[in-house]
Amino acid sequence: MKQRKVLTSGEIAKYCDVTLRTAIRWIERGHLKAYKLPGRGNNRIQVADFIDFLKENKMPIPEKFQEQNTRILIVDDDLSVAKALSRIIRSLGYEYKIVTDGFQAGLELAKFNPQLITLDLMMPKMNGFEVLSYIRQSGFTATKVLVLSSAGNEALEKAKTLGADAALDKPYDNNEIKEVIQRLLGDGNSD
Amino acid sequence: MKQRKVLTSGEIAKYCDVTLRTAIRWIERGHLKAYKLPGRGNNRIQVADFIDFLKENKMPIPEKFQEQNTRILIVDDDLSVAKALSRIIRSLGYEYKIVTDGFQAGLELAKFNPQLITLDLMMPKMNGFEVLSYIRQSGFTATKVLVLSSAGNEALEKAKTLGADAALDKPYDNNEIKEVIQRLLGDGNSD
DNA sequence: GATATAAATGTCACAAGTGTCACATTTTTT
DNA sequence: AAAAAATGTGACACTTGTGACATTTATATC
Repeated sequence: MKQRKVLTSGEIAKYCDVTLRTAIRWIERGHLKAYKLPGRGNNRIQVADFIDFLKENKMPIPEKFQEQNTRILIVDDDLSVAKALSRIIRSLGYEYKIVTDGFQAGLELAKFNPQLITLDLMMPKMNGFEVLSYIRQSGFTATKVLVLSSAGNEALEKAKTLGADAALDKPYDNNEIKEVIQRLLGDGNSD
Repeated sequence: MKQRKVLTSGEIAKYCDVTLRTAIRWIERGHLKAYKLPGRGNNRIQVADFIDFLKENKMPIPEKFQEQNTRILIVDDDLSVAKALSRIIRSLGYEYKIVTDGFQAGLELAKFNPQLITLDLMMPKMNGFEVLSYIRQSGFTATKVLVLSSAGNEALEKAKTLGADAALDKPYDNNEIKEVIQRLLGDGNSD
């Protein structure tokens, strides 16, 4: 399938179930960003701009433009713990990636662009709290963070104040973590 | 990547997400400057003319043709060392960013997308060798890596085998490092 | 709750730009 | 030198931009 990066005013009209005339008016009035072809000035809209427009107006986003699978990044220096968690995540049908150190975590946060990160607080070579703050400082505000730790309630509370969306004690209950993951990802959709 | 100076009408069509036929019509009508090959008159467009055309019509400019500052990422857990290095880099006119741990390094490698990374091998919470391998494994093949370390020649050699483009002893000579940086960045341009 | 007013959207027709197709020819690659 | 890929061209179908006007929707006012 040919995935184009640019849409015409007519396509916008169809996606929004509106007349061509109306789509053009949106562009004229600056609601929808577009540029004109040199010929007669036919409009072209970049997909990213279209999605911004849809979000701005809380309009439904057509499936074609829905972001891909839900992706979860598992950050844990203990590979066996990470793999156990990955089995749960796979059973929920989400895509995932495991990283075991800070560098990979940062790299994959940007490259893999997950909707959710599970973060172990107690790692020898990486400070979970710092990672948490960086994530929030770096503009990944939409990325949900689920903190997992055996460091006690105080640490979990601190994590929440630093921006964690949820925090669970280790060892965790499988059903409980499933619930939390689905809740966090669900919240992301309904905004 | 091969950076050509001249484009064909078909390439214009792809970049603008338009039919070949349309791109040719733009040329015919004088919107887009081009010249013809002697054969049957196949069109060739100079990149500069294409960019003028895009700007003229306020069309988005493909990333490939964006002029971006040269960016350097400084990875060193010792902020004072990093700042000293940043002064040198600034004097050379490059843009830079300083990170002091692995997580930030990974994040900025992907987000800042630097042409060059200066990497300290000896960091308490981060293994420079591992970072080096990850960079190469992660497909950042075009990113030059300059290793800085006081760990001795053996470590520097090891770094080179792991993919470092250059390695310098600490403390380094200011003029020497300037030379190396410019050499590494120069190589990248001349395809 | 009903009415008045303004703003947005739909409809229609026409002119002009763009897409599609087939084919000959040129460029590029092997 | 031969094969593969890309290009230019013409004819024709389809889409788009525009203006004018009818209709619907939202907001304010009584």
